[in-house]
Amino acid sequence: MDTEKLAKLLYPNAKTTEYWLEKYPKRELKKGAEVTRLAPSPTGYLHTGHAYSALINKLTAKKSGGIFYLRLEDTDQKRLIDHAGDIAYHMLVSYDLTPDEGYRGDELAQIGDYGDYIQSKRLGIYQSFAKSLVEKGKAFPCFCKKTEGIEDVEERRQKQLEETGNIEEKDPCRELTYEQIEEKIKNGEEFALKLKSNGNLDKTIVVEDLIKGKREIRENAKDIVLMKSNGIPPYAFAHAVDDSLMGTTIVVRGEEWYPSLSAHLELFNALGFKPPKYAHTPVICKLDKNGNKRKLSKRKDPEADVRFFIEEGYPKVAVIEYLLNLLNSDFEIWRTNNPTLSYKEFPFSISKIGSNNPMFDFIKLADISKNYISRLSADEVYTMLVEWAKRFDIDFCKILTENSDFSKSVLNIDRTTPKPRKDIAKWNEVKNYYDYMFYGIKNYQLEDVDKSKLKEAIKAYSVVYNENDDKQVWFEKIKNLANKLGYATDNKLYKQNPQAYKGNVADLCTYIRLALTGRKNSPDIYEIAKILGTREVQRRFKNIEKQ
RNA sequence: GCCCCUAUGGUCAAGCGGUCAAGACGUCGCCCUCUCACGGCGGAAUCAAGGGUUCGAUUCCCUUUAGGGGUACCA
Repeated sequence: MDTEKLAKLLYPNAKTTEYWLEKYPKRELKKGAEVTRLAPSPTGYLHTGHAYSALINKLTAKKSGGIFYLRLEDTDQKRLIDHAGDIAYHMLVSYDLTPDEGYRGDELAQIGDYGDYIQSKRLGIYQSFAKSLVEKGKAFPCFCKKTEGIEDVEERRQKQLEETGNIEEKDPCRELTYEQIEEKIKNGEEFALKLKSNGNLDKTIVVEDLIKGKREIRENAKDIVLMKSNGIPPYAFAHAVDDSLMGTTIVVRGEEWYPSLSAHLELFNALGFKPPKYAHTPVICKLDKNGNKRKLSKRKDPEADVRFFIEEGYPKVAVIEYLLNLLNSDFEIWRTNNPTLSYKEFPFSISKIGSNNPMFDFIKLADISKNYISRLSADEVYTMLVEWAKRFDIDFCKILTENSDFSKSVLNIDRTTPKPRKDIAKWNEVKNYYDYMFYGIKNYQLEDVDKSKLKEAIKAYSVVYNENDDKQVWFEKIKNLANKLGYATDNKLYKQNPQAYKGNVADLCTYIRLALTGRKNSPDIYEIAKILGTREVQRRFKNIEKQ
């Protein structure tokens, strides 16, 4: 068959590939610089897995002095959602994973010389390369309808699968003559363009995956679709064309793509492009109700959407560090040794990524987050907290900002010590944790508390309390009071003979804490009392009488 | 069905032919302590099963099992 003639028939208006190759010359980058990309399909949110990939991409690009760009893969018309690309971009920004190039939340705001970075805007490019493949005899039109007649693709494939158990597929439309094709085109029939695979399932090729290492995989033998009948390419073709033209050097993608790697490689080959390096990453999973591991799912798992972490108030760095910990497990050792450095300084490496699908662990996340927050200053905590509250808890935000000095001093309790407390893992816990500072005491945790002892102790203590006492004096007074009321001031003595006392100083402190906070658990009560001020302290002491 | 990937404690995991099988989270105990926490110390807990190869297998090979993924004109 005259393939050039066929190409003209199929794509009469397509530009030459040379045109595009000239328009998008090879990137001039220093040696070793890697170009990476995140290429989500805009479905209205950013998957936690995307953040995970974005982190790999960004760190890899940064480390090598390269570029990380964002491309929108909006080739599935059925799944298009308005402004989904904006959301994806802004989520990346909010996690400090901002791309250097590409789509930036708005069609007009793209930067970079290799655009358009939205696939639906690149149809002309795909046509040119599709045409070139037809010219080279490496692609053919297929007129089969997915939904009708004996040529029903699915049906045929199903049958073939049952009969031969093989995925090899020499498409019948390969045999169409030029005349037949011309006829169908004249009749206005739509066609899909397919790859004329010359692969052999019995042969293998060796590939080197950056994570999986050297592997032998079977050749592709499927005549995969290059252009859908609506004129839009599916993933594989868009991937091959775009990543070649845009100069991607490393493609980071989920492991679910690994089985189609041989098809993609054949495509690059047919196109005459050198394929990029690949890194097929593990997929973040979780344990479902039946005890089975499964991929994080948008529908079932709120944590599949990175917005979840923002709403809950996990600091973005904590989330990133958790992900980083999943990626390179030596990160946490590095973190303990370098408590003050940014995670960006960590010697990240793709090759250190394990190949197991990790299970998402909220407890570990909380631990990382608590540690992170404990390292922050009160001002930093205040700023982040307010930023969160502004969006998710307006009332609390008002209280915080109207009393900013007070708020900061509350947040500063036990923070400047060498071993700061680790009570807070996410911002939505703060209000509840410090409610007695911001809202007064709603109810007292008085189970297992001897109320008469409590009242006696507080009554006596209210007399001696003086807010001007320094901490030494403050505690001396408590000890004196303990002696006076019959509480032990020596823990060892108390333990030896508990019956001899009403309790020990610890109990006395618990009473004071209860009076001040309503709780048995709180940060340093000396500080709390100071911040509250004498009037409020005395008021709270008085309030105990009523309990 | 067929193909691919994976398999170390409850979780994340080091390990890459000879280790008393790191470390972290969680858990338990003790200590410190004005409670809780923080911190310190210690304990329990892992090589999926069965075959090979080898002087020697957690490590290499095979089988089984389990889990994940793919098998779309979805990505």
